[in-house]
Amino acid sequence: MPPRPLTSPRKIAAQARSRATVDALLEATARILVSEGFDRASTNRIAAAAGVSVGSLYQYFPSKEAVVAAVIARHNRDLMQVVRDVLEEAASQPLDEGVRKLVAAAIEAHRIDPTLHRVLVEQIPRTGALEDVEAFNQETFALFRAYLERHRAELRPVDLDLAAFVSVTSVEAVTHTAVLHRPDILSDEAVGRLVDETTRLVLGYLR
Amino acid sequence: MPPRPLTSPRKIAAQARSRATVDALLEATARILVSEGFDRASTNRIAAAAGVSVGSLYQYFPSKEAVVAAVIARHNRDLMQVVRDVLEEAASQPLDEGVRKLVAAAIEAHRIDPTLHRVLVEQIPRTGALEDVEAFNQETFALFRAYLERHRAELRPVDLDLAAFVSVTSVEAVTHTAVLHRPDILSDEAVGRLVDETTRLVLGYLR
DNA sequence: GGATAATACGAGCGATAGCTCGCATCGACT
DNA sequence: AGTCGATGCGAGCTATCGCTCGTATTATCC
Repeated sequence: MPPRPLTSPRKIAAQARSRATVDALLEATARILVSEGFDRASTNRIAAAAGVSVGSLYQYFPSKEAVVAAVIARHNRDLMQVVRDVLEEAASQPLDEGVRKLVAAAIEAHRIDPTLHRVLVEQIPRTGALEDVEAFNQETFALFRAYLERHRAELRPVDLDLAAFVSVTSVEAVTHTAVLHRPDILSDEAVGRLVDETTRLVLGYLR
Repeated sequence: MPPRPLTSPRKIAAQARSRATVDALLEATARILVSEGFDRASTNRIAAAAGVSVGSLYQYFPSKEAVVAAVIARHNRDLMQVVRDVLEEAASQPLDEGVRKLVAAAIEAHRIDPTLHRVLVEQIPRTGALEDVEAFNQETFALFRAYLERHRAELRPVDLDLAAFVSVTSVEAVTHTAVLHRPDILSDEAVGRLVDETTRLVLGYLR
């Protein structure tokens, strides 16, 4: 197999018809990844599920990995938007309220499409999407660091970089793990306690 | 392909010769996973790298997944041993010292073979090893919960289950992420600060 | 040394994967 | 209506994969 491991689209969809094709492909890919798993998600199957031929798939994506990478990118965009919105809203609020909002948002973001999220997380390493995801993390990290900077007066003296790393990583992990492995914690009554605890974790650490 | 997704070994190695074969296979699998990745780690390649024939591989493992699962299991045993040792040692020590030891141990455990660790973590979902890993997490969780129970007097009133979940998940994530994505934080001078911060995170939360 | 069980071998089978390419159809513009 | 690029099609090529099985080699025991 000659080296063509590109991840970027082969061409951009110009007309409405082709945009619909690409959308159908991404939609179908997400569906199949969830219902069949990565290994059974062959390009032929994806194309068939999208009501499209393999040939068309390869008009817009240079490889199977590229298709999955596109799905991941779209999902990431959705998640990131949630984070950005909340951080903007929280920017002017005091530390305890802001952190609480953030924690709640993290859970909310993970709830967008948990099953897809799980599959995507598992398959990220196989696709060229690792850098994308890393960039996503970097942005979250930077946004939260900026938030901390703005509220420095309310913190104990800290290394902002390290504090942001520890905070973001912890919140991400707790919410992520809860959503993926502990649905019991996320029942409508229990989720409040999880938010309380995670907020306390971060606040107790920061001040 | 008829359904035979077993993960347990096909037969146990009786003679020294065959035990050597199995060892060579596991060793080679680890090497290839690290250097080539899961997709290029075909059974033929693994066998060749082990200086053994595919036929021999299938004498001891019913499938490729089973080989990888065995590598994961071995790695998990190593990690778990570290955790158990430290928790035993920490059991009788006060909270702040005990937690600190645990955090240090978590970093130490992740350092056993980071590159292999990373690949294995990435490939766990594809193998039948998910339950094994879940069991591993459950044990860590239970051990730490027991530790908390023993030191309940030093804690604020907490739901032990929830507190153990939040603590273990956070420490795991911070150390894991640091080892895999932030080698800068783990330089010999910086690692102390990471331990300090993570310890503070957990202690501030627990009391 | 001969018999038997354990272990090792590796050519090759069947299946499926990713992907190409020559051709058909559609749609925007004149 | 006619042109031509954009889009869509899908049979089928090549590569590789996981895995089997008949055979060869080695160890063990009498």
